[in-house]
Amino acid sequence: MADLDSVDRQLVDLLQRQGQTSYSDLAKAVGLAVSSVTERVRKLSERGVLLGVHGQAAPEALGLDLLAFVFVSWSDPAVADAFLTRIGAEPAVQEAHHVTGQWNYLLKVRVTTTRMLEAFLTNVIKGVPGIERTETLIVLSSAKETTYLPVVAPAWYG
Amino acid sequence: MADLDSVDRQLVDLLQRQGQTSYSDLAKAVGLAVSSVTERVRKLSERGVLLGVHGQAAPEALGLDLLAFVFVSWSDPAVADAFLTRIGAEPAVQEAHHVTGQWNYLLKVRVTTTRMLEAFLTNVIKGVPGIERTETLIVLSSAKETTYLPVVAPAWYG
DNA sequence: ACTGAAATCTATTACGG
DNA sequence: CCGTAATAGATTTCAGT
Repeated sequence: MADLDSVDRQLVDLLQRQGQTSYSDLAKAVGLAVSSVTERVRKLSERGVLLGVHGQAAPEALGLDLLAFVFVSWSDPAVADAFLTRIGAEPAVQEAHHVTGQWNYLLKVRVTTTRMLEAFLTNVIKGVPGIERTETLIVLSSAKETTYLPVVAPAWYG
Repeated sequence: MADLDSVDRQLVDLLQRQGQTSYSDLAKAVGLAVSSVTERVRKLSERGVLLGVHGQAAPEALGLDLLAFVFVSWSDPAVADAFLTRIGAEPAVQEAHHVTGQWNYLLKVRVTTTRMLEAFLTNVIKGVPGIERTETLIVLSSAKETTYLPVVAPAWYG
């Protein structure tokens, strides 16, 4: 964990919210000169605190109306490599997490329709030899979906 | 679903990967004039295809070393409102999805430690009257984690 | 580390074609 | 959709504090 002072945290906060905020706006917000802010942001990137800036697109605008979480399991440990290579190359898979519990992996998957979800499960997941079980949860609605990371501790955690 | 031609899709693709790509670079990439690209990007924002641009921060750099998925259930339908208001205000909760299956909601939660996760479950989740059950899956590692949305159909989906 | 100012580059707007 | 031009604003660099 990098140690970040309060100015650094403010910058990370602001840039997470508005990735294209100008250096002059950042400077005003944190009360430093533009050149100081430039160097801090550069160092935050260098240190790996800031990883990049990304445009956010609307899934529905791209026809991606179906979000699903897919649990996947196998028993042969050799399956892991092939599985990760396969899903790593698959843009429909946004996330793949190794999780505790009865399943090996949890995937976050975006597709257009249930028909495409079926094709994903058949052609991609079951296309990996050794995959034994899957369980799919369909997302009916997303009340919250953000990539923002808190930069300060919450009130409920002393 | 907005209908996007191939240039629009290219722009959405590029901006998702590199949110601060200059208009002149975008213009080179898609083979149009800068002024054309400017207007296309403006329209994509207007139409709600592009929703914004966000800096991406490294969770570990902010001390957020623990990622968890928390399933939550209640039986009284009146609980939903209070629950969503509470977790909407909570930066530790990155996502909240209404899902099919035996649970009402699936949360994606980022905290620093197991102690903080315990505080979250005790003070935030169980602090909402009517919440009956929770189940927490700890993420051991994330093989993939992206917000990129595919702009073209995959090979396995004809 | 932060400052301020100069030089360079980029975004934006508007126009005629 | 193109190309240009003009303005304003942003980025980068650097000598100085």
